[in-house]
Amino acid sequence: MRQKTTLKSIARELDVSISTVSKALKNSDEIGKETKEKVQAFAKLYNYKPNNVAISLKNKRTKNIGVVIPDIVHHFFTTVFRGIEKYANERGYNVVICISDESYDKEVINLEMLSNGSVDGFIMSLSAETQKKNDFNHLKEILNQGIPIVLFDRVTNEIDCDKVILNDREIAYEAVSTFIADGRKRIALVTTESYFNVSEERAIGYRDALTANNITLDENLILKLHYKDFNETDISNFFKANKIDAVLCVNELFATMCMGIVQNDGVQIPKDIAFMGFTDGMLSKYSKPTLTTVAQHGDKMGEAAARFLIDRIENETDDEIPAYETEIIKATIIQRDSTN
Amino acid sequence: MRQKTTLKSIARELDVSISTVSKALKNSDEIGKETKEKVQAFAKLYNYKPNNVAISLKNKRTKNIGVVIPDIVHHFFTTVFRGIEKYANERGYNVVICISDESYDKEVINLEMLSNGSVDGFIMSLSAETQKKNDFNHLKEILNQGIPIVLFDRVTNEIDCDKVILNDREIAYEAVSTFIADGRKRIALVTTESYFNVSEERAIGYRDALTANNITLDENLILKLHYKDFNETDISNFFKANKIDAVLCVNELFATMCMGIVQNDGVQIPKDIAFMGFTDGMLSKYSKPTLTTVAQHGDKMGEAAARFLIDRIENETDDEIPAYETEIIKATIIQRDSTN
DNA sequence: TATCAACACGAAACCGTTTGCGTAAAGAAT
DNA sequence: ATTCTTTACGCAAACGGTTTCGTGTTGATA
Repeated sequence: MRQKTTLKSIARELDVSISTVSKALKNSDEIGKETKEKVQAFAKLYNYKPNNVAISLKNKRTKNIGVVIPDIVHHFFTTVFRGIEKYANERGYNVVICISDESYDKEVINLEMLSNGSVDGFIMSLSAETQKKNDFNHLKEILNQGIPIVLFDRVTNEIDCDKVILNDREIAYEAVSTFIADGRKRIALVTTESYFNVSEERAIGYRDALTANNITLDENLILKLHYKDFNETDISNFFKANKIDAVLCVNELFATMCMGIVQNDGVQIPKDIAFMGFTDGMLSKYSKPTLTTVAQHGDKMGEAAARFLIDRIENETDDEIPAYETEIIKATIIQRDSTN
Repeated sequence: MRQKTTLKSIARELDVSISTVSKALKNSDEIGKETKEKVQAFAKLYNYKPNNVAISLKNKRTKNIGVVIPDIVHHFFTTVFRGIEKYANERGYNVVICISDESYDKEVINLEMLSNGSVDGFIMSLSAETQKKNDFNHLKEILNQGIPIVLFDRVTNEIDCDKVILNDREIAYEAVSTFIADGRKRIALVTTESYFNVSEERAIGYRDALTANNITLDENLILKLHYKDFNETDISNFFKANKIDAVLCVNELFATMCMGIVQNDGVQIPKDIAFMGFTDGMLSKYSKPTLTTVAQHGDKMGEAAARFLIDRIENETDDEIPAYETEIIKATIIQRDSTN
């Protein structure tokens, strides 16, 4: 393998000092015209690129940001990531990504791996296990080391840092209100275990909307499913056991699955039951019928998170830390065929 | 913000030399028991972590690998990425990811950004534009600099490097043969523009299977769609204009979309027309009917690619380069309700 | 008592850059 | 002829580690 061209190798070949080469390449006017031209030509010829690792060491800045998310084969997280990557790149940052796989331990390991100077800060969404354990010491550790963190979507009040979230409660309220305006009254909620903060917020919006419209909450109309392991028979039974004319699901997977199951049981959508989901992904667009759903604008969330983080990285001073902010991204409902 | 603890700061506090601290933390037996304990305790107390950037500079190895893929909001690429990330992590590598967004220029920029010592090697799948332009000088540049590349899925013969691909041709052959065995004869192919090597391979498998079964190829039964912009009316017309009883689509999106369209036109699946797609993603599992599809085992591809790359990075010698290999991942057909 | 090995540690080079400062050479000013 | 400026460059420290080699101290041995 060929030797890398470095300042030193150029200096040796051209019989000048390393600093002269460095300055010449930066077009410093400390260096004579001829020398500059000579050096620049040589550098170009041998395709010199300043070693980024050395620069990072010198600057104590890597221009890398770490992203730790629970899952990557997941529409919402990929859209957020796309937003992060795009914005970060525009500002000259690279993105290192680690998947926690919904595991607390992996989340801890991931943070460990990158908090040794590999990245200048983190963007995270909490794993299911972390939310369940409600243990955030690993995040506190990082913050104590002076490394900034931005949380998005799956956040917690326990940690004081910049955050980007969706207006989950309001949009759920709006969704349920729409059902009611269409004359539907027996409105079900299909959600996950309540330790997911977003599900909980959506549930609150659901309850609030019912209350506001004088509909008594029927706990039987709330179905909690595990976020990945669920039983189709349970779902079928849920719909058979209760008179239901509208369903709000906290994600598009639940919605699509439920639609498939009730359709097999002869239910007409949206005539008999209307469905609405969260996450405007492939399933929503191509399910049958197509699904009315809440678009979370992941790209925007990602961009906002990256902006928060990079601003904070680049404004680091020895003075006090600027106050942390929370940006709320406004969701929108995309009307399709599963509602009228 | 608190000062980072470094070897130097520990040395200063404990009034020993930097090298003593370094050795003590590595449990070198050059250092006395008491000193070691003192240093280790101090380091633990102040949460010392060796600066990864400094180590990278010293070792001329970053333990980072760069992944450049065309898209991230994409089931197949995310599964591959998951495979890469998992395997790389097990071997102590971090993953920096760049999205080319199907653009040649971005692909070039991404490679530029990371080829300055930021990563030890690349795993890539070519962008649509790159495949169309058929220009791979940016890859050659990287290889010339002695940085290894592994290509997966969207590869090219122009570049000599390790590759991981699917047995596209054979599995397409098998898919079409299955149709024929079911008594179907008017078999359509819905594919992308032919500059995609994978689509081309699948098309060859399709043709070969027809030929092998004495079915004359009808070019009218081949529909080429742009990979992201397509017109539903065109698709509807295609199915109306031709008598078709089976369809092989090169991805699940095309398949799901076509199913939706023909169902709207009153076609029964799989009675009238059977459908098969590629990519065993969400759409396949939850479309109506569920889609028989070719599972590409992205995780396996990712793992294989990462293994190739890391082995090559860690075996770098001054001797000659070991011969490049191509690993072929075997696809499998997942039987669902869109075929009988 | 002189010699020597073992022990415990420090000095310094190195990885590749950047940058403040010192300085030799050359020309200008006195 | 002497002093002062420029000009054009080199030296060296610094970033945070690792590692080779050198060396002062100690106790044992001849």
